[in-house]
Amino acid sequence: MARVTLIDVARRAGVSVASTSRALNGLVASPETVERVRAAAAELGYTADATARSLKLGRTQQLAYAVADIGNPVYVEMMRAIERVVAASDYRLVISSTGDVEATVDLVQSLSRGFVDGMVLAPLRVTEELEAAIAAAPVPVVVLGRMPDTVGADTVKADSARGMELVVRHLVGEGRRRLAFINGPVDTTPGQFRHDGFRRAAAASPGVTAIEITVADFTIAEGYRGAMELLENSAGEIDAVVAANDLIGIGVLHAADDLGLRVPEDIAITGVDDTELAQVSRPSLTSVDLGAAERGRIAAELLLARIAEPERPTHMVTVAPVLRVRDSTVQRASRPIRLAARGEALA
Amino acid sequence: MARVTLIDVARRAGVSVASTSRALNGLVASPETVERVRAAAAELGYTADATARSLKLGRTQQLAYAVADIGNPVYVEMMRAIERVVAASDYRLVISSTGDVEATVDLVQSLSRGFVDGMVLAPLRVTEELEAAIAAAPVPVVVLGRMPDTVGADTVKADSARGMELVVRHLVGEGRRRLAFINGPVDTTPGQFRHDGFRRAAAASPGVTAIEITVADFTIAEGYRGAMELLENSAGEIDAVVAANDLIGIGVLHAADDLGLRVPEDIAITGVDDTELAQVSRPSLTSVDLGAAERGRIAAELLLARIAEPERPTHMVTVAPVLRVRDSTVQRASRPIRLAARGEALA
DNA sequence: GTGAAAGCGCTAACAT
DNA sequence: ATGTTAGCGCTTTCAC
Repeated sequence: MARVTLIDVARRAGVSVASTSRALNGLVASPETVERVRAAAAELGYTADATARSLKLGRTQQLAYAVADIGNPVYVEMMRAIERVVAASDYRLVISSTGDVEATVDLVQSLSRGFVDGMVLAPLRVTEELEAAIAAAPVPVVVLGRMPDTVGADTVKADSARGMELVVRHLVGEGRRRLAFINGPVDTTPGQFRHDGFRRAAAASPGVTAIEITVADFTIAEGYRGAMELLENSAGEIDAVVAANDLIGIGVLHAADDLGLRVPEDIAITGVDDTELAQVSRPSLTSVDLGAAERGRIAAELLLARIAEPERPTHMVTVAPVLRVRDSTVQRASRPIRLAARGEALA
Repeated sequence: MARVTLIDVARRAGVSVASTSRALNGLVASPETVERVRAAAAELGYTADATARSLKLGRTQQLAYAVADIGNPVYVEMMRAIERVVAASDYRLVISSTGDVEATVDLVQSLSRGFVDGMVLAPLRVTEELEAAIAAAPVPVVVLGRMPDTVGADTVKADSARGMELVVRHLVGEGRRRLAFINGPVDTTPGQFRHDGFRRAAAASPGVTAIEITVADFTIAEGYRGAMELLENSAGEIDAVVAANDLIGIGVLHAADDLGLRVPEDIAITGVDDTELAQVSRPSLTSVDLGAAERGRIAAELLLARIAEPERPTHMVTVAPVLRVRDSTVQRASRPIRLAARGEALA
């Protein structure tokens, strides 16, 4: 664990530190020098000190992806998309789990300077402090979500309104008329926009009644809890549950099962985000793909572009949603065959 | 985005940089100086450059949690536990998604030096290169998993052997005799140890037959794929499926459902890791808790302890597993009542 | 209590 | 092609 510096390598190789640096970085140097420096570095087990290098260069060659809740698969999906873009550049990506808004503000303020050269930020809640911090950030921040123009950050948005509209229209097209919306906290960006989108879409559909309940979190457990409450009180009164995201949707699916409600016969259920969970759940969950991977990819590209050209005009991209219809809203033709098991023959 | 340095603040406050630094860091300084410096810093929107600070101090005040697949909920759970410990210290935590072994080796080699002051590493695969990199790392690395003594790293292990034994004994106790094990890649640490543990436990159980298949990944999709193959070919011949982790287990659950097999009547299913998914799936999944949160917590504490005292003896902690019995292996007394839906009365 | 100055490890002029 | 040297922004002796 003894620190071995460039000076040590230079001494060992019998050349100056400048030549050593050049040799190591592939700049002008005679093959012989390169060889000797390489050997010396290897023998000594030399690794360049990133701190010193960054200080000198004025950049860290690192990017951050800051996300409130990495436990939500949709953010993991975004992360993978970002990672793919970043891997193709010569930056490294670090992930930062921010938790609440205060922590996010903290992060934007402090991490930015000298920690990373740029950041893709997916905030759950946006406060004025956060906006101010982003506006004042010494390195570019690309925001996944809404941000006032005054902040001057590149943004990539999902079209939640259109997404909710797709969901509601699909349900109405399937003959559903009494909808219930289970939303996460409305003081979050997704909560707010999905709420607005649902309200508008429902209001625009003649003959449709809509109720909305809010749960504490965008999680399976909260979705389950909310659905149990909702369905126990008004099972006969609603014929579709629109969940604000897939996690809540999975919770609703389980609640329906526990209450003996058939999906989609008795009740249709939809999610948002089109995560893997929606594809693999039983029944599979109809969900609207808000383009998480696409948004992640674009955000990463915008970040790289801004770093390359700091004065370029601000971009604001919106990704269109796509509805993925699955078994939780539409009865499929065939159910799979039953297999013989434990020796008994089954129908 | 103009860079404002300590010198700017000093000039503005009308004191030396030394005094400015001291005032900002709460060292000796007259109240008056502190006041003026604070004001100047605020006016200028000064944030200390972490790079320069780190170079001078020789530490970054940052820790890394490097994990192969943050998409697996069990690693998220670990992350949260680590985060809790780190938050209580005055270090910051960054997460690094490593992907394959090569990337992990890269990370250990390069990130360590001047990027973070220490690292909790949860590698999926361990190669000699990785061991060498860890042994040579200039900052402490705590490994979640196995590591030869020669590497000299603190390690925190799960007791997979005992875990698999708990699972097998439970199944045997429930009258199951024909077990199938669906494992992930055996060249991974968890794959290898869960394989060994299962084999041993099955062999130690008289009258029990066991088969094993391997799927490409510890994922729901792969678990589903493997289970379909397995169950279609030998549904009548096995009465329990032991999945190498919860994700695979969930996949098996879905496959059983698609094949019309009743769980647990026709077939019992178990997982490993006791993630939230196991608790919320329908039926809920019996799973063995390998103590992920506990291991994360301990790893973080070991790291902090080693940073504080670099020469302390190497620690090697093993966390005991706990079996969580749920509906996928044991028929529960009551099924919930069916509710009236869509106006029809249901049984 | 305060300021001048050294120096963390590295890269990039600049001179040779 | 190579060496000398300044300096990135900060903290910390050291002298006052």
